[in-house]
Formats: sequence, structure tokens, C-alpha cells
Amino acid sequence: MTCCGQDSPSRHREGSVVKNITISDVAEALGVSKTTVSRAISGKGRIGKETRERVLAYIEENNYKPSVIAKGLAQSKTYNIGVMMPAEYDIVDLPFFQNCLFGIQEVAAMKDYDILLSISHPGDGEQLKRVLSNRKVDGVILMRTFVKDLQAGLLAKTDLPFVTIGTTDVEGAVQVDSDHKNACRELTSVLLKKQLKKIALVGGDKGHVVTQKRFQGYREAFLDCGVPLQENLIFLDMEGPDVLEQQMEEILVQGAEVILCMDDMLCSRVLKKLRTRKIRVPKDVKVASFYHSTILEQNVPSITSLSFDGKELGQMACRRLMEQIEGENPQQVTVLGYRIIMADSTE
Amino acid sequence: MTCCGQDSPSRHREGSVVKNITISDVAEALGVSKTTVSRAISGKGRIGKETRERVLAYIEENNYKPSVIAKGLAQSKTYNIGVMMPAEYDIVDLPFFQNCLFGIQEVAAMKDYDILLSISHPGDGEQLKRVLSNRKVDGVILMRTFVKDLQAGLLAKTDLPFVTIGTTDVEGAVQVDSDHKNACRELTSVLLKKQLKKIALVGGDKGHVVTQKRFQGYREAFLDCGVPLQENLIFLDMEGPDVLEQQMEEILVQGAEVILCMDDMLCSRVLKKLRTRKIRVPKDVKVASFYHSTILEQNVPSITSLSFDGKELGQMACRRLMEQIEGENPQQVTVLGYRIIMADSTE
DNA sequence: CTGAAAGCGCTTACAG
DNA sequence: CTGAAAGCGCTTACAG
Repeated sequence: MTCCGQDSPSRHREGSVVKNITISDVAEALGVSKTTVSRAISGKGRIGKETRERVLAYIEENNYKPSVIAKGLAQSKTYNIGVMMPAEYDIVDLPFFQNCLFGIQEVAAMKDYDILLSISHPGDGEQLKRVLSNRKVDGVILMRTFVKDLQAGLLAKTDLPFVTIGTTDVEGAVQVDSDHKNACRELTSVLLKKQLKKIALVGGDKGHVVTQKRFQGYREAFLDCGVPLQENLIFLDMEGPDVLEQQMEEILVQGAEVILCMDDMLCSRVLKKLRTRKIRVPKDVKVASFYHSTILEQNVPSITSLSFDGKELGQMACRRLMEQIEGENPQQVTVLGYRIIMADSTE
Repeated sequence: MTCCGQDSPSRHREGSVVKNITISDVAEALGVSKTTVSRAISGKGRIGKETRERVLAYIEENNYKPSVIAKGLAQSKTYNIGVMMPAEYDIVDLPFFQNCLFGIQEVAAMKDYDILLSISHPGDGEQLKRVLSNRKVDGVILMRTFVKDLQAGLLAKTDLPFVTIGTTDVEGAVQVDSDHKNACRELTSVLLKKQLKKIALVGGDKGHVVTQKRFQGYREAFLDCGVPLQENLIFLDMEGPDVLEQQMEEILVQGAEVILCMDDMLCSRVLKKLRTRKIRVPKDVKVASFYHSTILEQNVPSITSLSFDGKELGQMACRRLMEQIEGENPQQVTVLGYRIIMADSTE
């Protein structure tokens, strides 16, 4: 059945390999050299105005897209950045991560870079090693840091530029972080000034740098306000399946007036326990949290919390990475702000 | 201060470009040709056992990693797959997406493929166009489909292999999906058989194929059970800021005995409204949801819901894509199962 | 079993 | 202003 022939030139029968149009095709069609075509596109090197326009017009018309990969090979670049995303199902500040990714992509795209994503479990260096050995990236962004950071450590031994979202003590690491310490310090102060002295601090993995930072802010607030800190109100490493649930009794026994949670997932669990125990928020006990994510968005009462701009963080991280890739010497540590959102749960 | 000299060979002073060791270096060092080295690594073509081992040993020892990019260029492949992730902040079935990504990465890595991630807002084809024109991927996975699917449409006009997670009517698309229709049908049936006849259906964007599928399953369940379906209990397109909140009155006025929500975020909003109105679950009204995600995990009472395995979906999608890339003709439609999790909210 | 050479699709000194 | 040629780091017929 020979018919129509209306197939667009790029449609092919199954299995046939499609030859994309290349720079040679363009050069040949125009009767110029590849060099000239290349120059017209890149804007580098001298080239006659008329020639350039002729090339550009042809390219536009024939929908020629240079192969970024071939370009990269010639320049010893990849135009990719590796992004290592943590796979921790229980720490669901995911909307935050998605925003982060979005920010990264936004600035990466401006420089014609793409994101090579890799998800890895904490403590697992294999994914990163794979990325490194594949030689497919010009730099990498770590979306989360750890106190003893395996990935940052690996990268530091490399000459590949990288930036961490989150603080790290790995020597030479360029880092971008929200001001977790001062955020927690300010929120704690606000609570203390409301005459709420017994603030239980509920946090996750002590191995996360953020956990430490927040804890520090909490302590400083007590110092600032001249209130003695009670060690028995500190509850860290609470992300295990039932740890927090069991410690809740203790928290209440200690007479906590406020429960300050380091992330919304923990807070959600605290709220559940309180609900089951018929303890009312904020009447019987106040509650505050971090992240202001969708997880608690619908809670009644609304939850006082700290909010960080994931997108901004992502953008900044990517900018810092680009600076390094382009050979500049970026600011080592960049600290971004936060917002305190006061709501019903601490009234 | 000339000291130590203990720097590992790959450490360099600032700015110095590091020449990675190449196949030529290896060949030269061993006194063989690049061809031989290449063959030793790839396992293709005849090569003496002893030679191969000598090459492999040297490579191992000197930590030589072939450039996947150069390899790709020579083979007209990229060893990347593009993954288009939706950016919809309100539809937070994100743990689901993360699982999906994880599944994709898992099987991709087995074939030495990497993930090129792109986040795009619904209706925005620019990101995909960028990916396509950059020529950096051998295929793409769409993580969500729409009734009129812009991205699938674009891809179909291409000769690039792609697979959608979610059903689509785009001609020729290879698709992998959970059995949303039957899932919803079965859950609805279960409820109907509990003599709960007035089941309000609360759903999101009618433009999402899943919304349609579920709606269909809901209808079929009514047919199966011989219960007439009440149009006034159908509430779709509820994801706007206040739409659902306003419709809640209507839902209650219509005397709904159960509110069946198409995703956990919607369900969370329903629960909030009920709580504010002092309407008790399951005493006054039953509630059921989809996804079984962390958002509702901590809810009291526990919520009856459908659960889908994101990771499995991702793995399958990636397998189907690989099959296409390798020139096989994959199954057009793959349907995966679901689980029904009965809990307190419908007791 | 092994190698020289051409090629993948670009860029970039160098020369004119 | 323009082009021939070498090179980026691999693979793969082809010949021996």
C-alpha cells in the first residue's frame, strides 16, 4: 500500500535509525566550512555579519540543533551537573526538596546545563561513585549534609567542583544553607518570652548537621534569655519507628509546656500521640515545628513553624556551582534567611 | 614551604585542569593498541585471554574509567534517559514519585544509564523541548499523564523511545500504569457492600487521566452492585485553593455516608474541614483515600486507602524504555496491581 | 588474536 | 573574515 507519503521527514519505520542533521550537513548545504558554522552559532571568533546571518537562518529553518555532547567532548565539558538527592522516606520534607530541585534546574538551564539526578541512601557512597566514575558531570550538588559526610568527603578528594546544601565541616566545601541556628534560636526566644520555659526539643538524626545547628540555636536562646536549659527536655534521634512514641510519655512527665519539633513529620507524629491521649493543643500543650510543609498544612490548629525557601536555596547552590565551574572562586559559605510563622498552636 | 608531597596524584592546585587518564594512555603504557584496550573492556571482539587480563589488571590498578560520553558519541548513544517530573505542589503524592524515581534509577543503573531529570509544570512543553533539542537522552519517561497530553504528543512526533507512567491515548505510546480503575472499583464495591450507598467522590483535575480512570471504576462498582449512581455526589476538579472547602457543605447536605478522596492531599483537606465542623470520623461520616502516603500516616483514625507501589512502577517503566532503546518491541500497555488497606476510618 | 584508520559531531589554535 | 586540520576519548569495520 503505497500511499500519502505525508510522513514528516523525521518519521521513520520501526527500527530505522534516524540520522540527525549535523554541522557538516549544514556546512555543506551552505558551501562554508564547519568552522564557520560553529562560529556563527557560538558567537566566538570573527565572522562576517552576512555569513553569520545566512548560517543562522538556515539553522533556524532546518531546525538544526548542535549536539551538546559532541560540543562537550570537544571542550572537555559535559554540561551536566550531578544532583545527589537523599532517599529517606521518613524525613518527608519533600516539597522542600522539590522546590530545591526546581531552583537548581532554573539556574542550570540558563547556562545550558542539565541535571543528572541520583538518589542515594544515607551512608551509601555507591551512587556518587558511579556518577564520578561515569565522568558525566562538571560538578555536583549535595542536597543534604551529614555530620560525618561520606559524599562530601569523597568529593573533596576529587577536583570536581561541588557545593553542599547544608553546612559541612569538610575542608574546602562550598556550602549554602539556611540559617537554621538563628531560626531555631529566634523561635525559641519568642517562646521563652511568652513565659514558656519548658520547651521540649524533638529532633531527628544527630548525624544530620541541621539537627546540630538547630540544637545549638535552641541552647543559645536559653542563654540569651537567662533561662537554665533542662537536659531532660532534649529528645534527639527520634526518627525510628517507635522511639518518639515511647518518649512522648517522658516528654509529658517532664512537664513540657511546648513541644518544638525539628521537622513536620516528627511534629505530625507528636500531634497524633497527643490526639490519642486527648491532650489538647494549644490548651494543654503548645506545639511548634520546622518547614511549614504540606504535611501539616491542614492541621487544626494551625502550627507555628519556621519556613525556608527551598527554591532560593537551590538557585543559590547552583549559582555557586556554576561559579566554580567557570573558574571563579565563589564565596565559601552562603547563609540564607528564614521566616517565622506564628500560628494557633502556640497561642 | 616545600613539604610532605603526600598529595594524592589527583589533587591539584587551584585552577589547574586535571587530565583524566584516557584509553590512549592505557594503550601506550601497555604497548598495545587502543582497539585492544577497548575490546578488553567491552568484552566485544576476539582478544587473547592473557592480553585481556593484563589490560584489565592495569585498568584496575590505575583506576582508569572510560568516558561514557566519548563512548556514547562513538556509538551514537547517550546512556541517559530523560525523566520528566511534574511540578505540582498541591498534589503531594511525592513520596510516591520519589519511589518511582528510585525504581527508575535502579534498573537504569543496571544498564549503565543515568537519569537526566527535568521538572515541568503541567501544560509547559518547554522543558521537554529543551531536553529533546539538547540531544542528551536515548529515551524519556513521563511520570504523569494528562488527558490531552502535550508532552506525550511532542514525543510521539519524535522517533525517540518513551514510556508514560499513567495511561494515555496518544497513539503508539508505551505505557505503564497501576490499575486505578479496578482499584477504585473494588474499594467502592467494598463500601457499597457495607451498605454504605451514599459515597461522595472527591477528585482532582479532570484533565488527569487517573482522575477519569478512578471515576470510571467508581461508576462500574455502582453498576456491579445495582445501586443507582447519584450525580450530585460527584465532586471533581477540587484542587483549587477553596473549591473543596466550599463544596464540603454541599457534600454534607447531600447526606454523604462516605467521602472517597482521590488523593491524600484532598483527603487531608476534607479531614480538616470535618474536624473544624466537629463532624466525627468514622462515627458521623466515613472517609477513604488513595495513596496511603505519609501525609495521612499519622491521622487518627487511620484512613482506609488504596496503595500503589511507586518503585515497581518506576522499575517497570524503565524496563520498557530499555527494551525500546535496545530495539525490542515492548508490550504497549502494562498494568500493575494495587492493595486495599482497610482501616478505622470506614469502620 | 591484534592494529591502523576512519568516524561519532563538535571546537579551536593556526595559517592565510 | 574564512578554512584545513588536529583533537576531544572512544568504537568498529576492515585487513592482516
